[in-house]
Amino acid sequence: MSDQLNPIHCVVGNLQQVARAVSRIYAEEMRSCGVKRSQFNILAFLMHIETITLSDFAERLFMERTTLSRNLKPLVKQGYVSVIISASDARVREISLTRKGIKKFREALGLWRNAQKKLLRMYGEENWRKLETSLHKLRDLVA
Amino acid sequence: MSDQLNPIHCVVGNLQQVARAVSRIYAEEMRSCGVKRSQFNILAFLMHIETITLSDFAERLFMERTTLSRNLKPLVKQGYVSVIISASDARVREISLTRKGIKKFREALGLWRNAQKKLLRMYGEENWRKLETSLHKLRDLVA
DNA sequence: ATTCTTTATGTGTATATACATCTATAATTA
DNA sequence: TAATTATAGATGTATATACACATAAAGAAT
Repeated sequence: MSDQLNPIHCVVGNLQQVARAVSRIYAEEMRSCGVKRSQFNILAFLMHIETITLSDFAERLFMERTTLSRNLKPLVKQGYVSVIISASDARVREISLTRKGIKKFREALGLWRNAQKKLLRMYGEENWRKLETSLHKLRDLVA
Repeated sequence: MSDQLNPIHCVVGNLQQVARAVSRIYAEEMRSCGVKRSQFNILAFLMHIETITLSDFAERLFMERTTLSRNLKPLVKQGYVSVIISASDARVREISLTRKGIKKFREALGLWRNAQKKLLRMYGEENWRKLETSLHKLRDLVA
């Protein structure tokens, strides 16, 4: 235990550090595309769902509600995402993809896949499969 | 391969998502402390080094130089870190901890350890050891 | 010595992150 | 129904992140 109580072994510190390092691969590939990797993530999620409320969406992304609210702004501004007041409850915001957003997602998908392929080739598909499983276990423990 | 080319398996997306989830544990524990977890990370690094240039420091953290430059600002403002122009080369900034910074680090260390212990208990020390090794492999591949 | 190039850093801009607090609306209760 | 409470979201503030571009200093080439 004692060794792992040295700050160099900080769980979140290591996660963020590796995320920063890996992030460059995706950013580089998607530079020309008009949506950033994290924005693409939002579009990708909305692709397989009709509509979702802001709070539910934030929960699924393990993201602060207010953070998501702000992250949606550039996507709404560019017309990729629509945020409308729910008909049944005026407090609720229904988030969904626009047609333009669907188109943009399909366009960005190829570039994202290039980056993902590059990483999978480097790290190995099976290694990533295992790592992803471990990450999800960790995530679900703290959630 | 094809399954892993679905955006839900995005390497960086998963890393960031889990980082957000885990981050709460540390933020909660360190709320009262005056330095944030990511700032603590900077102090912790500087604890075991006399002085380091901005560029070298950024590289070690796998962080953009300009990002680190800005992340240092609140620490300098609070008097925990000193940034001085190198005597031998006026372009270079030498980063080091102040006495106040060392004191603050020692103060924050206990709180950080509480969070780290909590996580290690939940996830298991051996599991984290393995996960950390996998993360470093991934990081070093893309670096 | 002057010009050119390289290197180290800072600034402008935009997005990502989250906590504290405020507002609006719905639901509950007196 | 009016007052209270609970819920969904927005806003203020602060930090984190990184790219494009600007600046300044050192080194190289003429």
